[in-house]
Amino acid sequence: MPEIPARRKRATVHDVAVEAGVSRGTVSRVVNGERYVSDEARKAIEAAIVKVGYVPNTAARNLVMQRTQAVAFIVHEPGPLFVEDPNIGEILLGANAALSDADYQMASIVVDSERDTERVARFLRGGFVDGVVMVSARTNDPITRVIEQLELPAAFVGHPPGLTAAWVGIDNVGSARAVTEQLIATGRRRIGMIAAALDRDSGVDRLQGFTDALGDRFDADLVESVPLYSYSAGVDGMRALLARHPDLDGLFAASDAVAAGALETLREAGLRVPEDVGVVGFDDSAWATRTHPPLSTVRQPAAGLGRAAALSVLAQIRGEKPAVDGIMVETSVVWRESA
Amino acid sequence: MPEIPARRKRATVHDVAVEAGVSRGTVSRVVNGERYVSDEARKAIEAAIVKVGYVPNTAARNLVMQRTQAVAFIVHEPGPLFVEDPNIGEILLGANAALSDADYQMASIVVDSERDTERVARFLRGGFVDGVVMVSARTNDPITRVIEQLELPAAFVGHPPGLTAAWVGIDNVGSARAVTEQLIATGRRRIGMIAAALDRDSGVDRLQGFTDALGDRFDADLVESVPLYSYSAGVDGMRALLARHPDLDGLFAASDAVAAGALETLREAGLRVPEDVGVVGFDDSAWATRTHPPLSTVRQPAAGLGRAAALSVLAQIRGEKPAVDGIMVETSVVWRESA
DNA sequence: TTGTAGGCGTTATCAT
DNA sequence: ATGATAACGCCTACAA
Repeated sequence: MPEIPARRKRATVHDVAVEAGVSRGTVSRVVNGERYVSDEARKAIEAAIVKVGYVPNTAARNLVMQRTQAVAFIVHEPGPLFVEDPNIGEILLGANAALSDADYQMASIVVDSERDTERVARFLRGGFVDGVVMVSARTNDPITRVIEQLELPAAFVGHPPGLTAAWVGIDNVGSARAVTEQLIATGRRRIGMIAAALDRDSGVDRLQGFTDALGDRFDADLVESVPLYSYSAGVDGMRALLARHPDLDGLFAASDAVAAGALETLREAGLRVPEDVGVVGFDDSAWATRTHPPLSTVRQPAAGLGRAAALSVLAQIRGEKPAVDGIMVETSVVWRESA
Repeated sequence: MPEIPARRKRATVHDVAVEAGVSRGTVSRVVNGERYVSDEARKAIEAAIVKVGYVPNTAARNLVMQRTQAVAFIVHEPGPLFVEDPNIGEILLGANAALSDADYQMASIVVDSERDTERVARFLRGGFVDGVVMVSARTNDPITRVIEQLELPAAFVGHPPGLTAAWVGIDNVGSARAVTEQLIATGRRRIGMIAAALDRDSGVDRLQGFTDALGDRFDADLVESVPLYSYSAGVDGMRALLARHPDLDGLFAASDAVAAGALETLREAGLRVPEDVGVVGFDDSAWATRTHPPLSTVRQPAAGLGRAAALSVLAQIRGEKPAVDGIMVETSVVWRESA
């Protein structure tokens, strides 16, 4: 362990009190803007604060107040996906805005390794934050367990299976059904799906919606499953699907990134979109308007999700009971040229 | 102000000591893995810890230790850009990995409003973290000032003009020159540039490199300046440039996102790439391989930047003097089909 | 090897 | 309106 040098000593309430010729208690009152302080004292203290360069110490304050005025935003995703998925960024910004309005600081933490997991769990236990917004939780994750065990105010984005906790999400089943139905309505006969992330509720639900929409006509062989909601997974998935069913004329991709990859494969295969095959995606992410042709897809209000999650956490911090049924944020289908 | 309910009381060192029948000092030693503890005591204490559910309180520990074992990763970007720019994500992951290895927790903070700025400054002053990695700093930003004033260990990604602090970056001038020279070598005669973010060192330097490469042949009218490194800025910039110079046959876009936008405009204008106009970008971001045709560009090792910045902060925390000259991370030109 | 006790910087409860 | 003084939970000499 290398030596860690002492930081320059910082002024404390005590120093200010001495400088201003008052007691620490009075200084504390001024710092926290309380009433019952004479103008005289206030002026002297304010001058002293500037003179000695006083700034409150958060650790000390947190210790005595038993709260930090901070909320963690934890995202548990493999690195590459984190970078690629624009939804996460939007959710983060939405949450940040809501917390900021409430004068809470948001600290986002990305969990990228086993090691991270343990350390984050420690931090949470240590009272690093007053609450947490969790994105893409694993059910049996130490972090999730710590949250449960501590009864730490928390909201999950996406439904963590087998966990009773507050969560916000979209109706993946209904949305997937809706967009598939619209695809069917364009007259397609052999519609396939590239399902993704079946280890997550969202992945499973989107597949369910697809199945529902097709009803009797559902054919499991027209579904190809890929591990991630990524571009390259879309490329691979489409290849596999096309190999089995060259006569495919419709496709529901589990996300826009997947759809973009699929589009690339279709182009390579010499198939035209939407003439030969109609394609729909999911998310209405940045991908949707940049593919050729632009994607018909499900608009997912990512910022709204972040916001809703943050508000739920704040409510819990205030002592309100969380709505464990989950909060559903509305989606809509946007129709462009890919189908 | 609504009432904030008290959290359930948590076990302390004292509780453990009582349970185990030893003193608080001994408990503390066990918790911190020190030597000179009898096996007997250790066993009793470990059992007691489990029994009473003890977890150390970070605030208390931070207070007495005068350090937090945490480093902030601060990104100061307008929201939309933050979402769109894959480099930021990569830098973040690189920094996170390095900090994680050193057993430091990284807390990333996005500054998205005036309000955020003030609050973050407060947090930093309060000793929320031991150091900070700063991405895309503003020179006259309260946050930057706090860092200077506190002499907080910090590393900036990108060179903050007029600030003497540790920083890591790439040689924007040289890289831009290199890629422009390669473009010239393909035989283009009228090469334009969409310059972006000229309020930042990176933007200015890339323009400088372009100017250097062209030498006598440089023509300021062939440069169009746009505010941000974004797709839509690329669309607009290309339109303006094309309006002035329909006979353009080469383009250096200040970033891949800008290049992608430019490509779109060129397509609309019925111009072929690379036949009619050769295009090069900068960053080798996710854009580069997804455009049609894929972009020739400058590879910027974003994760390496994050890593280098984090290591610099850690070194400073250990008391080492920062290298204020800046650390340059190597770039390379990758040649694809757009030029 | 272990216990004792002082202090980290605030806030909060009392008197005054 | 203000000043003592006791927490808050932990670490760490120092003493034993």
